[in-house]
Amino acid sequence: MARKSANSRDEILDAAAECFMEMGIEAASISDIARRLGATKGRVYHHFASKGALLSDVRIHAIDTMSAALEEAIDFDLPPEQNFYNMAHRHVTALLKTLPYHKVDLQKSNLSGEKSTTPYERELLEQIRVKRTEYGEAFRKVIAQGIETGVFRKVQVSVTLHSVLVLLNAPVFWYQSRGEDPAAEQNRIADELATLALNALLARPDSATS
Amino acid sequence: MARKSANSRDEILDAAAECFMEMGIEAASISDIARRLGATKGRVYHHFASKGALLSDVRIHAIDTMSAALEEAIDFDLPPEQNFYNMAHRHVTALLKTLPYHKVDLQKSNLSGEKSTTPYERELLEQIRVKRTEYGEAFRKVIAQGIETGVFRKVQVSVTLHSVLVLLNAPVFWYQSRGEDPAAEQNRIADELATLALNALLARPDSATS
DNA sequence: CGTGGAGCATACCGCTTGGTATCCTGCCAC
DNA sequence: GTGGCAGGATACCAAGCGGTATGCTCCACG
Repeated sequence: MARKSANSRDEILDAAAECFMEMGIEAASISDIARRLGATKGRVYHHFASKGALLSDVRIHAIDTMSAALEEAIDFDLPPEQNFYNMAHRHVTALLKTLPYHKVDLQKSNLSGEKSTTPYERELLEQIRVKRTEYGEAFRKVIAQGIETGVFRKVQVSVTLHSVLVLLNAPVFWYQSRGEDPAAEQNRIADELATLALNALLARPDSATS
Repeated sequence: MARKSANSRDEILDAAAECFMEMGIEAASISDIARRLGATKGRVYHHFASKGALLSDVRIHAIDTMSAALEEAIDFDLPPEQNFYNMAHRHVTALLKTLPYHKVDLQKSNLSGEKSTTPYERELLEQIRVKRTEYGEAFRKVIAQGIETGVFRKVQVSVTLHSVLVLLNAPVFWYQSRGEDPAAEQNRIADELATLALNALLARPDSATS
C-alpha cells in the first residue's frame, strides 16, 4: 500500500504511523500495527525496543522529513517576506506529502505528563524536543529579520511564532485528499496558507499599531 | 480544587477533563478520574454510562461554553472587520478560561476511525459534529461578508475558515499560565491572536492578488 | 556440510482496563 | 419508624495490552 519499502523496518514505521493516526496512539496496539502488515508482534519487537521507541521513531522521521525539505527552501539573502513565503509554502507541501507521520507527531506533542520511561526513551524524547526547537528557530529568524527591516509588524515574537507554526500545520486537522490531482490541490493549499501566514505578519502601511 | 461544584456530576466532568488532558484520553482510566476525586469507579459509572459517554460530555461542555461566549460577542451590524476581531478575541479568552476541556476536545477531534460504539454514543458524537459545524458557520458568515464588502481578500473560504479556527485554537498547544496576572496575560494573547487572524484576512491596498 | 545468526512466528505471562453486579448508607416522604 | 431510592463503595470478571522467552526457517560463510 505504501511503498515497496527499502527495508522491512520502514514498512513497519509506515504502518505504525497510519495506525497511530487512525486509532489514536494509545488505542493502537502493537498487534494492530503488525496485523496491518500481515505479520505478528514478533516482527515489530524484533526491530523496535518498545512501543514508546517505535512512536518516537515515527515522530523523529516526521521532523527529519520536514527539516530536510525546509532546508532546501531557506535563503536568508532573499527579502524576509519572500523567504518566509517560500519556507511556509515548502513546509505545507512537505507536510501534506507525509501526513500520517505529522498527525501522529502533533497528536503527541501536547501531552506532557509521561509515566516511567526508560533512559533510552527519554533520550529519544529529548532528541525530538531539540529538533522541534531547531526547526522553529529558522522561522523565528525570518520573522525577527522581517521586523527589523520593517516589512513585518512589530509583534510578540514568541506568541506569533507558535501561532504561525500551528497555522501552517493546520492541514493536519482537516485535509483529506479529494482525489483529482493531489499535487495540484496540495500546491493550491500551500499557496493559500503561506499567503495567509505572510499577510498576518506584514505591516500595513495605513494603520498604526495602537 | 476546581470549584465547589453545583452537583457531583460537574465535579466528575472537571476531573475527567483534567485527567484526559494530562494523561491522554486513552491512557487516563476511569479509576484515575475517580482517584482525583478521592472516590471510586462506582461513582463515575453511576453518573455516566461509559467512558465514551463521559468523554463526549466533556467535549459537549467545551463547545457549549464557547458557543455561549461567542454569542455575546457577535454583532453582524458592525463592519465585518470589527465584528471579526471581537469574535476572535472572545473566542480566545473563552478558550483560555476552560483550557482543559478544549485540549481534550481538540485532541479527539482529528481521530475519525472509531470502533464499535453504542447507538447512544454515536448520537453524542453526531451532536458534537453538528455543534462544531454551527460554531464555524458564524465565522464563515463574517468572512464571507468581509469579502463581499471588499475589506477582506478574496480567499478560498473553506480552507481559510478551517485555518483561522485552528489559528485561534493554537493556545491549546502551548499556553501555560506564567503566574502574575492571568487575566491580563490572557487578554494580551487574545489581542495578539485576533489581530494576527484579522491581518491575515484583510485586503492589502497596494498588492493585487496574482 | 554445518553452524550461527538475522528475521520472523508462536506461546505465554502479569497486569490493567472498561464494565457489571452487588451491597451499604443516609435522607426524605408518609 | 419504615419503605424506597439516589449516591456511591466493593468485589469481581473477561478481554486486551505490552513485553518476553523460545522455537522455527533460511541464507551466508567457513
